[in-house]
Amino acid sequence: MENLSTGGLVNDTIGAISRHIRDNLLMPGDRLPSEASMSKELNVSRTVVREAFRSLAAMRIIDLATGKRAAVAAIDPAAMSLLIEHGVHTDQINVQQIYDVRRTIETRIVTLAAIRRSDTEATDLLTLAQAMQHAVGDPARLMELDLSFHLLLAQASRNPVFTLIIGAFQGITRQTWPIGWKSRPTPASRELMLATHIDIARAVAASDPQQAVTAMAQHFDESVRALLTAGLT
Amino acid sequence: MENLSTGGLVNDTIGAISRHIRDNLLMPGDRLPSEASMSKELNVSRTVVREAFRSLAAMRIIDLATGKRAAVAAIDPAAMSLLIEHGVHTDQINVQQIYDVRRTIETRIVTLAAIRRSDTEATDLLTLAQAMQHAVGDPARLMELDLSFHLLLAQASRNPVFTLIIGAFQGITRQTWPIGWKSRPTPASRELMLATHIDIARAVAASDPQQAVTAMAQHFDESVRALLTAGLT
DNA sequence: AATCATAAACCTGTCATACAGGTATGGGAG
DNA sequence: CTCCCATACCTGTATGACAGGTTTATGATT
Repeated sequence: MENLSTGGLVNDTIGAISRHIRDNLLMPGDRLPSEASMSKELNVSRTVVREAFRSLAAMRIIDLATGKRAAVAAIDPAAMSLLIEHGVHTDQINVQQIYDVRRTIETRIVTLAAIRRSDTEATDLLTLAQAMQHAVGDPARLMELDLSFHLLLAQASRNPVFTLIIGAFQGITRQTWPIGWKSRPTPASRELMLATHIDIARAVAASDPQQAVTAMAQHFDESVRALLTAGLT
Repeated sequence: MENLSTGGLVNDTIGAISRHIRDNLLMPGDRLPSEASMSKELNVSRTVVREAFRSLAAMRIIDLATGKRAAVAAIDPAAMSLLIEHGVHTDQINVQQIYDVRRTIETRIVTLAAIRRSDTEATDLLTLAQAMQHAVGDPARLMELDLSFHLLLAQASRNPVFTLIIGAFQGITRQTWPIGWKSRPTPASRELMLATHIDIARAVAASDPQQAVTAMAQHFDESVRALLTAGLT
């Protein structure tokens, strides 16, 4: 009787769980019924409920943990990050296209950040940019600082969708960043890269959106040039 | 001590499958080993392999079908769409924030589309914009035409990441579009909304990026005004 | 009465097995 | 050489079992 949906009990169950979250206005952290009770309520086997839970967990819509009941999850770019990586590895997306999107988005982000950033964010951005200068001999650490810098900038924009998208690009960036770094072999070229981060942080700290946009544009001009030098398609 | 991975056989198996796709350079449409053979090769039960497959299918990294073997999937916004819907329903994202992201992205999209669109795309966009005028009495159809218009525009940008993101917003847009439509009760306000689409299509057809950006800006000014009128937070 | 340890109840993770039904493949009939 | 069908293969779902991890209730101790 209840077999009116698309195809497959698992998909129906995914829908039932999603509806349960919406209808009960569950918020992140709230817990869901156990597998057994869902199984009984929906008249499907625990196998089906488990596969439905796993599917939602893969999209980071719920969190699973052994022994505990499933919980509604906070927004998390991990799922989208895997999607992007898959697109790149299967030649459906190339790195230049990602940089075009990043440039578009981060130009907006930096404008909003310059307007909305908290004082803490302003100083943290500067601290990160300075830490990058000290980490010039440790590429792995430098990369993580770079990623943190851009993520913090996104958070300062006060728009979680920007944060989500920037976070989604970090997985593939971890795989391509070293290539860009190698194509900046001279101290001068590396200094330039580090200086642009300082400029961005200063402009945001000064609440100067226009200067921030200019600095961000220079950052992307420099980055894309480095990637092209490396022949990264 | 031998549990050096993240946690759980399923996650390990997801990793193994992803690696298999990458290492063998599988492209969309290529098929994966059967559940049974994977189960044997990785020394885990079929249950675990199935849950791993389901997880990847939830992210639209692979396609599943009964009887057939799993296949590598083409990029698809469905997973990201559910993620966004979840964020909105759990009050982690609001509709205005999505509109800010859309405006940022679609401004860039329309610039690229004006430069890169094929002739077919140019005429299809115009056809869609005109069909919208004829569908003014049928909101459901009008909405679908609107969504198709923006998706086609994204495709014309020749950057699949833009297409992915725009596609990801369509799920939640289907739920909020009627609210915006109701806040345009007068024929004049509705005409304005339809006219902006014509303007965008014409500018893209004319390969005039600046005019296209202007028209898109008007479109978003008008849309956001409509949403604010409706009190959509 | 409040606290804390501990046992019981509950829950998830994984495995093995079984069977229904969809898909593909090879071999025989024409 | 083509077409059809039996058969082997594969996925979808159900059931039962057991090993751990977590929560709750119990009961002893302070």
